[in-house]
Formats: sequence, structure tokens, C-alpha cells
Amino acid sequence: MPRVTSPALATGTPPGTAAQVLDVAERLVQTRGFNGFSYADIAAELGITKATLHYHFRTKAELGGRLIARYTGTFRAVLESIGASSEPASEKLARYARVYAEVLRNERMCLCGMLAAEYSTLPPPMQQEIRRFFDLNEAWLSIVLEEGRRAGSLRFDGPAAEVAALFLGALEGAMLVARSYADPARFDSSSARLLNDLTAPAK
Amino acid sequence: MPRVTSPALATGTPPGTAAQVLDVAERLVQTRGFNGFSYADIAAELGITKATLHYHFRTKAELGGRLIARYTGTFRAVLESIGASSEPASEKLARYARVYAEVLRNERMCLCGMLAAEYSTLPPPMQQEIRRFFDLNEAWLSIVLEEGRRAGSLRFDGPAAEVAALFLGALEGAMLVARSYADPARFDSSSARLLNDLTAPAK
DNA sequence: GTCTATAACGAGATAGAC
DNA sequence: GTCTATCTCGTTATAGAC
Repeated sequence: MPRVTSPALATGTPPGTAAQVLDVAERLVQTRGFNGFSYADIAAELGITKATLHYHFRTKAELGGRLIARYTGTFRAVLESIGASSEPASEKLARYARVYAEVLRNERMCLCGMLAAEYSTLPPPMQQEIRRFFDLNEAWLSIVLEEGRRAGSLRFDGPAAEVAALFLGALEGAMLVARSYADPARFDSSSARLLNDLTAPAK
Repeated sequence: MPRVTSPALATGTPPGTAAQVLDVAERLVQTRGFNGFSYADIAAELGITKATLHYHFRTKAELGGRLIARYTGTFRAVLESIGASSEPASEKLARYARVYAEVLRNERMCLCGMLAAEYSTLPPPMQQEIRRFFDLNEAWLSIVLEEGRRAGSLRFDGPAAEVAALFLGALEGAMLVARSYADPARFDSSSARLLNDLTAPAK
């Protein structure tokens, strides 16, 4: 028998089983890694069987792929939202960093940062989607950085793409290390310093 | 029958089974993660049985602990070597970054950076050793940074410990992302930029 | 769409012979 | 110090009833 039959409300999508599975799986990947959880973990948490999981996501690789796709989609929407605002580029970068800080405060690592560690053990389709996530972030960052440099709110030398790569990597690494100390303030410190180097700045 | 009975030479320690196991396991952790390999992988590569592995390392947790201990010890020696030189602090930092670049060129992630991703799945003794590794690195970096600021070869604001944390995290993150692209040059770019921000610098 | 049951395999670990 | 043999459990995945 179906466990939950919540009706589709006018507002928002109801939490169908597939969505609930994605929610739990996402948290497990972000905290334990793709090789650090099993279908049994998800099933136990939702009170369903592993067989039901396989009905919604035939294989773990497929679940992983859909996980990244959803995460990237959500992220893209956030980036577009921040990008569309009329704030100075420096503030857009600060808001971007705050997104990562929020993830960390939930005791999680960036989904794709976590998967990047396990990269060589993942199926090629997942690998490709991970790179796409990074590409998306760096492309967005490059645009914001260039915009800030033109407007004078940011100062840096060389290609914006290089600064974007540094910024992204530094945030990912700051999350990675801060998590070992269960200390979000560690991340905030590095984040603020990165921002400051781009605004106060050079020479 | 014993597979290899290489005599202990006057120079260096012969590659006993335990050391060979550590070598293989280290590479597997750095490329696949602690949850991404098994005793069977090591045994197959060395042509021994899993039982033999358990003789040298009773549990996988013990193997993991000894792995970090050896890695930290090697790292400590490298840091002391760099620290003892009479080069300017900026060059010491550059040499430090080159150590990471070398790891990446071997298609590996920093051992403890990798383990930091899997942190929440690891036994507490391993967790503590991971933090010790980061502590060691940040303490060393703090000293070098302070030394460089006093001597005038480095310029930065605020506590050296904060800059050390940023520097360490940024290198770890740069490795993490660069590995997904199999592109060491990505790391070199971020690394050079970090160094430059500390030497060319602020305001 | 969810269940029970089970297949098929790999994991970490141990006993005991040599 | 290394082996063979085995145990126990967890893993992904499938078949078929409801």
C-alpha cells in the first residue's frame, strides 16, 4: 500500500516518493559521500523498502546522476537570481559565498565538491555532470568578476576565468577543511578574506 | 612461503610487506578515497592474500591510522626542511605549494584532503589524526607567513593563522577541482595567484 | 507504486595449517 | 609471515505477488 498520498496542492510540488528519496540521498552524499551510503540507509530513513527505491531509481548511478542534475538546476536558479539583481559585483560575490556558508552550516559539503573527491570511482556520466557544475559556476563567476572590474567595484589582474577558478576552488577547499573542525567560522574567515582581496586590493 | 626476502641494506629500509602495503594503500586512498578501495584491491596488486594483510594491519581502521601517521611524518620532515632554509618566506611558500602540485601531478589528491571529504564516515582516531595534519600545516604556514611579514617579503592584514587557513584550504580545493579536469595547470594557476596576492599585495 | 523474497557478489575479518 | 578456507554481513539489483 502507498505510504503517503499527499494531494498536489496549488502551491509547490508535493513531496512524492522520488523527491523524498532525492532529498535524503542528497544529504547523505553531502555528508558521507557517494560511496558512504547505501540504498538500505535511504530506505530505513523513509520507512520504505529497497525494492521501492529501485523502482524510482533503477541503479545507484542513475540516482547519482539525477542528484547532480537537480542540484545543478537549483544552483543555476540561485545564480541567475543573484546575477539579475542590480547590486554591485562585490555584493553578488558575497551572496554567492553565503550560499556555500549556508550549506556548511547544515553540516554538509558542496554536493559536487564531495563528488569531486570520489571522482575516479564514479560512472562517467556522473563525472561529466560534475564538471558541468564547475563550468557553470566558473562561467557565472567570470561574468560577475568582469562586470565588477569594469564598474570599478572589483580589482584583479589577468583573466577573470582564472580568478573564478581560484575563488571556486578556495571556497570548496575552505568548506572541506572547516567541516573537519565542525567550525563554520573557519569558512567565513577565509571567505571574507577572499572577498576583501578582490575589493580592497592590489598594488 | 615468504614472497620477498630482500636483505636489509645499509642504506635505507628494505621494502618489507608492511611498507609495500602502505604504499599501495596510500595511493588508493589518494585516488579513490578510504571508502573506495578494499583489502582485496591491495592484495591483488601485491600478489598476496587478504589474510596476510590482516596480519600486518588487523583492521582497515588501523591501516588508515598508520597511513595518516606516516603521511604526516613525511610531511613534517618536508616542512622542517623547507623551514630550515635561508630563503625568503615567499620562496618557502612557493616550495610548499610545489609539494601539493607534485602530488597532483601523480594524479592524486592530498591524503588528508581526501579523508576530510569522508570525515564523518571515519573512525574517531582517524578523524583526530586528520585534524592534526591540518594543525601541523597551519602552524608551519603561520610561522612562515609571520616571518615574511616581518622581513617585508610578504604583505597581508590580520592574523597569520587566518591567512594560513585560507592558503591551506585554497590549495586543497584547487587540487580537488583540478583533479576532475585532470588538469594540473589549473592548480598551478590558482597557486601562483595566491602567492602573488601575498607578495605583490595589498592596498 | 510498494511489497516479500532472494539472487549474486564483495566487504572486513578470523581460525588454523604450514 | 603467509597461506587456504570460511564466516558473517552488507551491497546492488531483480522477480513476482499484491
